[in-house]
Amino acid sequence: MATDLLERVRKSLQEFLSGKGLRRTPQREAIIEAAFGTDDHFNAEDLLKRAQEIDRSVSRATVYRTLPLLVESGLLREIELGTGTKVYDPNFIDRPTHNHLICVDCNKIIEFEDTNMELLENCITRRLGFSPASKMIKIEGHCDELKRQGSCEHLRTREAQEGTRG
Amino acid sequence: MATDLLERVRKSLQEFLSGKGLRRTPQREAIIEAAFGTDDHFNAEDLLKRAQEIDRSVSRATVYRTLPLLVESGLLREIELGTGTKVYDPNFIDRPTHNHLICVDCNKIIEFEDTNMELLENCITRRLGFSPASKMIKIEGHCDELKRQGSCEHLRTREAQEGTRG
DNA sequence: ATTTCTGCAAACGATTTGCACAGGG
DNA sequence: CCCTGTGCAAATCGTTTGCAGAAAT
Repeated sequence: MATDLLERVRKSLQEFLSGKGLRRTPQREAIIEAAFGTDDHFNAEDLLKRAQEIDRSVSRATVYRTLPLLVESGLLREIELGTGTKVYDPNFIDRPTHNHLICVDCNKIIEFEDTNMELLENCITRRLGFSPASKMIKIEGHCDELKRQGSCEHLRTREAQEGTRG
Repeated sequence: MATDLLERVRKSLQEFLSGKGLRRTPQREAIIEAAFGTDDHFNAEDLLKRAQEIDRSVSRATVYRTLPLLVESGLLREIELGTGTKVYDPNFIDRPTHNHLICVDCNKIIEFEDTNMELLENCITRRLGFSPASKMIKIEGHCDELKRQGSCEHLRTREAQEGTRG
């Protein structure tokens, strides 16, 4: 499934690039492969690391220069999670209207869609004299899993990773 | 009305400060006066400028050190508008659950509340196994005023200000 | 008197940019 | 061949911090 997605992304990006007179390069290839290879959110540094695992020659500057292209092309979305760094979400290709529910305690992120909310937003927007363009909802809460059990899978995974990273 | 608000803020902040063993200083006074003197959103630099108009001695460092206190005390809220800098909203004291509707074209910001949306959010959150904590909704759209008339009041005000600032 | 606060300027971390060379079309 | 893309390192921008003196309580 991820491979299939990657194919669609490649095609779509290729159209975007050639439409703008821009070029396909191995570095950009590596970067999109890294960006759409998983459905995790990531920041520039994460992406650099992943892209370099695919192609050693990818530099930080190229990552920073490629990210805006991916956003402009509509393949990637910049989401505001309130962490210090810009975070990118590769999942808007499949679910263009999804929202984020975040656990304040373990930082688990759940993506969800809701038709009622879509509808309500549209109504509100029009009622206030606007034509809807895009919307973003971020809900913070406490996940039951953690509250009930004192720990949760996400938290453990996170802690394990922190240990690895140093 | 703004004066009344300012009084409430002072009192509330005073309680917060003394509760933490922190002190009331002229600089902090100037900063809260600047922060709650209007209902505009602002960033650190805006606030510095406004605070210095009240008390020349206010420094950038003090502004940056005071902002987190105001946020922690619940008087001020950091909102994510996707501009490069952190933006603060002084209007959550009066309307603790309000949301933002932003015009993509003129950057006008409309604050709104909606009980249905509140309710819906709560339902969704619980359904997904979370206890609600806080939420933030940002809707982007095109304002009719600008679309219909080719210009709008907000845009003109903005342009006038840009000219002033340099 | 004892802390907390302050301004200053240096440090910081994420992101951007100028440059000279590399390499796609 | 022309023009865009690249890596590198320096620059930038918002924000944070160490320090020595100032000032609340």
